[in-house]
Amino acid sequence: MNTGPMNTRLDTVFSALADPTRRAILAMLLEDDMAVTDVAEPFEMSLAAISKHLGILADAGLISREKRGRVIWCKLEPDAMRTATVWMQSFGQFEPVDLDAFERFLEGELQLPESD
Amino acid sequence: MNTGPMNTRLDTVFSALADPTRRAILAMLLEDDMAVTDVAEPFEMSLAAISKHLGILADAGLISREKRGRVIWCKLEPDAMRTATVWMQSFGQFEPVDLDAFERFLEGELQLPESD
DNA sequence: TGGTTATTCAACCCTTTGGTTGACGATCGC
DNA sequence: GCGATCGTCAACCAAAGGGTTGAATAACCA
Repeated sequence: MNTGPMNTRLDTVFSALADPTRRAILAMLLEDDMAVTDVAEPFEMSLAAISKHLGILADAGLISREKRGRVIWCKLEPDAMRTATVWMQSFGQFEPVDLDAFERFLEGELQLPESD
Repeated sequence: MNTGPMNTRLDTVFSALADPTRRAILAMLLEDDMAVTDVAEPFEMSLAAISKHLGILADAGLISREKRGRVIWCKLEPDAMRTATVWMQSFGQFEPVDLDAFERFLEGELQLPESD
């Protein structure tokens, strides 16, 4: 089997996206850059666990981390999703996005932890 | 944490896509519907393993299977990717797709097993 | 200097995943 | 009916994944 570097990239991106905690983190970072501690705050799990999740997201290229002083700032890197999105788009001509449905979707199902 | 039905769906779709064997299967089915045995043929793994992969793809809604006689035909169901694609598209304004780059990508990195 | 805050590391645990093999049920051709 | 073929099921295994806790590192503050 051919598994080139791009396959590796798709592996890491898709498996990073497969976890709901990590998707919630990405949704939070969509709003603004955040420190690790602040990312962790709404979740009912240890800081170490969140740190691991951030490592996985960073390995996938979905976020970057920059240390300023004590604080590590996490930043969304939307380009990494592009490869995966393009790959997926080969599987069908998607109708133009229904923005109303998407808004309902974001508000109903993908809301951030604190909005429960 | 809120993990609604859509989150579950994203879980299953993204984790189905995270495996290179399953992505290769999807690429094969992009060409045409296929019997399970024919799907398995190019891979260096058991039929049972491929059968499991097909089950995972079917659970994610990415393919459907229809039994006709002895043979089970597998069919791509591109709609299931739509939810995931829409979710991903919230993470950036993607530039219009570069079709040349995409073609190189498909030919170089995501080729089917037998094209090696 | 010493204490607090921010983050990671290391070791561990349990569950899930991706593979194997061998047996089994269904269906075809003869 | 009989033997070959199609596909799944069940049991098993090693590796990876997601979580924990406690110690370590680094930077700020006083």
